[in-house]
Amino acid sequence: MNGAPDTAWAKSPRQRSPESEIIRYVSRFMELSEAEAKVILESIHIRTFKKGDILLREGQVSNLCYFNMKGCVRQYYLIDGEERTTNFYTEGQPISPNEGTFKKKPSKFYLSCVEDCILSVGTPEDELRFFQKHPQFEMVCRIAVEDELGKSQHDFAAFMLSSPEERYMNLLKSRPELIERVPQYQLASYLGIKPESLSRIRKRIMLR
Amino acid sequence: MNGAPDTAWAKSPRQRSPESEIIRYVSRFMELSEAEAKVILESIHIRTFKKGDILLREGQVSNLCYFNMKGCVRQYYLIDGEERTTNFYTEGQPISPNEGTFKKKPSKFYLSCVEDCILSVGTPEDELRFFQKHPQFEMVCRIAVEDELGKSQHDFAAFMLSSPEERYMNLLKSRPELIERVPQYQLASYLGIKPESLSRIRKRIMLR
DNA sequence: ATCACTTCTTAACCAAAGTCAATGAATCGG
DNA sequence: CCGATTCATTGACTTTGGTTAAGAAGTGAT
Repeated sequence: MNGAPDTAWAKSPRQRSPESEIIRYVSRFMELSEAEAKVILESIHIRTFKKGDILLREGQVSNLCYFNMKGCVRQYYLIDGEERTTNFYTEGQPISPNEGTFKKKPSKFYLSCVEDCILSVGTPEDELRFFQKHPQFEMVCRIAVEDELGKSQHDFAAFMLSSPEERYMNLLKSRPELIERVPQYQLASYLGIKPESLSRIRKRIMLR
Repeated sequence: MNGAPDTAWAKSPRQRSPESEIIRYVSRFMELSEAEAKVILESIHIRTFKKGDILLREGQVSNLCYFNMKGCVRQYYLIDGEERTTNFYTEGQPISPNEGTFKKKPSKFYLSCVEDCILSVGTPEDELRFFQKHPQFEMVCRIAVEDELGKSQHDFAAFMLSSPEERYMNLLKSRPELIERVPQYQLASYLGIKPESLSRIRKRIMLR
């Protein structure tokens, strides 16, 4: 990891600097001046986590917001003693521990680190202070959330509309690195099937 | 429909006045004064649609935003000539024709009215003007979108984590009126199954 | 190097949804 | 009121994933 800020946008996610991820993200929604980039990086709180660390447990009430700068965070539900994975958050993805209720409710799911992670962590107070000081970001944030909402709806539709085998093929296309980074039994549950079935699907595909 | 504004919050969705839906919605996120409620109702554009009207077609680029004040709108994809339903929007639900890309792209899905509808329709320009004139709503809107995002993620997880039969039971609990309002072959596709399978599931349930 | 543990694969059997086809039931237009 | 069309149900058969159980391959610790 070199010391100079990394602006080499062409690099793969694993090679980019953690800081550049958040700047890249905001830049998708607005022209960002050097000064503004600096403001953002000075405002965020960065924390590191170890593989296996749990960010959020079932039943816990949290109003934190995360942004993944490096590593991989898994979201899962514990149902009849079985972990059912519903999402993987990798570099450049925001993570919200809130499941839709405006009033904070106890979480129904877990968030845990699949790898060592570097995350930016924000409280509602951080957020409020930041928007009051830099009101131009309030709209950007709204638009970013709208974008996340659209993505979530897209992913939902893609899941509904495809078979487990198609879902595996789609994942292979859209996030090939994920398949390397994550154990297969977690992938299986993310695809909505059992590990045995994923094995069979992989075999079926190989034979063609 | 009586002339006076309807504030009877205990009424069922089908009985409430269309206007009250949007006020109810905003009130979930902030204390709303009489004056503010008036401002909102004066700012929105209301349009009526007939059963079968199509709000959005595949391939069409739209940047409109809808809010359902009365009726039922169905979202579906056309795959191999088959309509695959991914959502039903009823009274009190916002509808965004944008599938996650910040830059507007041609839609992959359709939006069509299952019933006669009364919708509020907003353009980005409407929105911008409204927020400039009434900046206190910018944050409310962001929070509302965050809430929608959470809901979408919740629904996604609920779908992933349950079998078709469980999904039908959940729907029966969470939106029983929908089952009356919508033809079964559309419900089936919304549950991710074929109409024949929904028939069998209903039969299975009856026999217990 | 060995043992324990986790992960992945394979196989046999079961349950549930898909497919195809036929028949009722309900709805709509004339 | 009738015929046409659409929608819902049922049955026979296929396909796919779940279940259970076993073993192989990889990983880590002592």
